[in-house]
Amino acid sequence: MQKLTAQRQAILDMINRFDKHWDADEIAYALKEEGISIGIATVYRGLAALADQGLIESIQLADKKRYERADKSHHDHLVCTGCGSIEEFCEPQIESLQDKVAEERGFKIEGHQLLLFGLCKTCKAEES
Amino acid sequence: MQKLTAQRQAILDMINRFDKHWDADEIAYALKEEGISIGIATVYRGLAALADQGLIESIQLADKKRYERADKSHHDHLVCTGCGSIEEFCEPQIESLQDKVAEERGFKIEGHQLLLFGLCKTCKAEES
DNA sequence: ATAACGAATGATAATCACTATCGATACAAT
DNA sequence: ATTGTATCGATAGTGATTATCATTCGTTAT
Repeated sequence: MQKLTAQRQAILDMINRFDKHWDADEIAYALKEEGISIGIATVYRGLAALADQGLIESIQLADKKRYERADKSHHDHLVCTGCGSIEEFCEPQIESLQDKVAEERGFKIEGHQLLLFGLCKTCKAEES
Repeated sequence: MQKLTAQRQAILDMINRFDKHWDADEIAYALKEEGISIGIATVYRGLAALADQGLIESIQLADKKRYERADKSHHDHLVCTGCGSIEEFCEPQIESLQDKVAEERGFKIEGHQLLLFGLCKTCKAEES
């Protein structure tokens, strides 16, 4: 049984306080800035436990896992290959098409991940 | 300028011969089985070069990159969390919805990846 | 209270996929 | 033949994540 310890509470608070996509190092650094020092292994375990309990959400990028608040409706992500920023979008029609595809094949969906890669508005404008 | 060397040709042949999703180690092992021994770094570089030239395609899973034939129409993937098998599907409507979302936000799409995780037909049946 | 048990912590070693380095080699153009 | 560019292969390095393990925390049973 998973416990919501002081360390995990601190991680959760940090993620809930800012609307961004955190990796483990960023969490550890941000906590240290506030005088809360947590071992990096504990940060990894804490993030996994919190995601397990549905208190935060995760997206798996190619190089690392990032975590965000869970108190939002489901959404997918636009990842800018220029500046690394991550935007969110919600498109229920895509979800229902996914369900349709899965059903046609007898596949039981447990989860999905849709990433759109490209240039965000700002980076697109900066292109010559 | 990229060259299609003997090593890269061997990798390409192997991928074209079987309809599956290969990782670098699998390629190296399969080639060794046929008496063709290639350094693992060369396999990684070869796969990257071939994908770069559009001769093969890649999908990025959480843990590793996998490569497949490129002589098929565009498709996305169903990844079975039970047996690790990978199915493919094609849903043009999802693609056009993605384009719509991107356009609405001034985002210039360079690529995308849609993974559906869950249980394939076989693994679903095996569940009690 | 306190003993006992399960879970978490934190420092650090280990793992794993992948990339960088570098001397050697292949091949094409001069 | 010489020069140049790209590749090769062995191996060291990288970076994110996980495993190990002795210690500590919290809770429950005595």
